[in-house]
Amino acid sequence: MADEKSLNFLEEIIENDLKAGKYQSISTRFPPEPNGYLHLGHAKSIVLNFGLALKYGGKTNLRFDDTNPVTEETEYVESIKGDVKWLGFEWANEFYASDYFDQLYDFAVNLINKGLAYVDDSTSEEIAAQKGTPTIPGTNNIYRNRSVQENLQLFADMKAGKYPDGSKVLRAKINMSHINMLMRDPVIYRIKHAHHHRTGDTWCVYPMYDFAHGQSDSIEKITHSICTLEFVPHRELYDWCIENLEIYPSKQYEFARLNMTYTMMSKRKLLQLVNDKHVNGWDDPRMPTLSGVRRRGYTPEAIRDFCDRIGVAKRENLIDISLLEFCVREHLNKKADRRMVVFDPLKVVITNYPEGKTEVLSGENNPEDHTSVRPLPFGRELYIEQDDFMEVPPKKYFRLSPGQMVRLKSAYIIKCEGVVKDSSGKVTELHCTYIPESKSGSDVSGINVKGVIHWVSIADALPIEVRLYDRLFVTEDLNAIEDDFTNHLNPESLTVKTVYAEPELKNSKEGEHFQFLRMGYFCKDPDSTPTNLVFNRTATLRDMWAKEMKK
RNA sequence: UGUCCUAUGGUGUAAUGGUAACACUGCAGAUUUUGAUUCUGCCUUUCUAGGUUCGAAUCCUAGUAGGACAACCA
Repeated sequence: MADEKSLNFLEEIIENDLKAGKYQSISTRFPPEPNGYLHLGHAKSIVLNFGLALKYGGKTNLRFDDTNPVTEETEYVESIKGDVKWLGFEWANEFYASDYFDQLYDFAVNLINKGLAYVDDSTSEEIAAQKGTPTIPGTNNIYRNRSVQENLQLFADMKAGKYPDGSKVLRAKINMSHINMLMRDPVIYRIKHAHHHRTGDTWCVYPMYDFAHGQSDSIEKITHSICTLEFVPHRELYDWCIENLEIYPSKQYEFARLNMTYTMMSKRKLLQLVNDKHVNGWDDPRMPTLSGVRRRGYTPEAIRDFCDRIGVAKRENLIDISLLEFCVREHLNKKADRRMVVFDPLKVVITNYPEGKTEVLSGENNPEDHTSVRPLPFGRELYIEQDDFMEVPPKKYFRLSPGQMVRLKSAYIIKCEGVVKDSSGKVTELHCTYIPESKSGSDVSGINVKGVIHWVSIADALPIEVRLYDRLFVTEDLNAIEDDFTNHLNPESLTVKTVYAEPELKNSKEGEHFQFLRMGYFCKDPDSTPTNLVFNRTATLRDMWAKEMKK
């Protein structure tokens, strides 16, 4: 009980706030914009926001930041809700920034009345030019001096739809020579005659992020508004709005976003991969989207564990994707049932096994649980993996070779007695003998063999489709590249094969996880039909022998 | 030639002025009816220079490096 885990900087802030009596309880929010699918970077934010509230007895809202009707769609709303639930979290309230459009509009009017906002007729180019640069102050324009009365009328007319898109904006009146560019009279409302996924055609003026996010936090009485580092410069404006509107003072805190090796984490670029058909949709198992990794076979437990392990801090990071793989293997090792599937078949005939005889052996579903078993049909003709036989074996090879013995997993020890080749010299068939006393579970043969291989009975083999995934990109750090990121796609990120499975796999369910013995973790894909079962490779197993062979 | 953020093994994250540690990766070994799992061991660390202090990864100053900031995006 006393294992005191050290606190991350946000937990420290919260504990101090709580200790100081600043809050009775905390509230956080997860604020996605419904313009794309959630990815692992969002998972970090979700686990953080919901995790903090859970840990300190607070609540977390799901709030869609839907202030830009042009890019936002209901399809995304639904996928986001599904992903958050799948990850295992429940939000206290489902809110939308668009729920607050009336209040936000009133806030803007309030600012105008205080002389803190004005309508600007400049084009976006003019506004950009007047803004100056980080080292050169901006300049005031003539619109800045409009009267409160005029601004009120103009803003009302904007709302009433009297002006076309882009012709006018509402700006906060702060300071055009402010050292922080975001404080140089930021645009807070713009005209968009666009259909909104929730408010329809009610509005033609929409608030900007900086005039919506903090106010939404405030309306919901969010105590700790946690976002990523690129919003650090926005904090000053966030606080300015709250102060001048005299509303509940939510506080913004920033952490470093997740970057992962060989992984693209930009929503915009993921959208491009989908649109340009580099992948088969948002839920392609090669995608770092939550729908993608779910289909790939990653479990919510593994992803939450991953998010816990990567920690939270303010420095840029590049997480090794092998940590994610470690997390998923660790969970699936405990959870997944074992099955035997031969990928590259080599026929084996057991010459001393009576023709026509069959028997049903028993295989453990998981080595950590001896009580759960499955039936395993055995016969005279089997498939084994081509890699599990070598006519001329290297040192330390302890699989099958002429005259050598191996154990067929959950079955018998066999000995290779003969090799059949075709005209080109390729090995097409092995003749082996089996040792009847070596039956798994009741072995009285006294023989010890080092090698254990998987197999399937040819008569019972079930052809299935496997989709073998490799990393989508060949470049480790995609943030560091200068050229088009699609140049870095891995052309071999997907390999499809038909392989031979033990018949028990017929009884599998969609989304069910398995370990195909010695081959990796797999998950049944929704593309499966009764006659064509499809399995996605979630992750390979660690393979010391493959490493040995590379040397 | 500005402001802000950041700097600890290969990668992450701790150490909250008092012996630099944990995980992943990598390497080596033990066990194993999965060359899996499990177990053991090893490699490798405080950006630089000053200062404060009995004592600095930690505080201060300067430098260096990386990142962010000039969307009617979020």
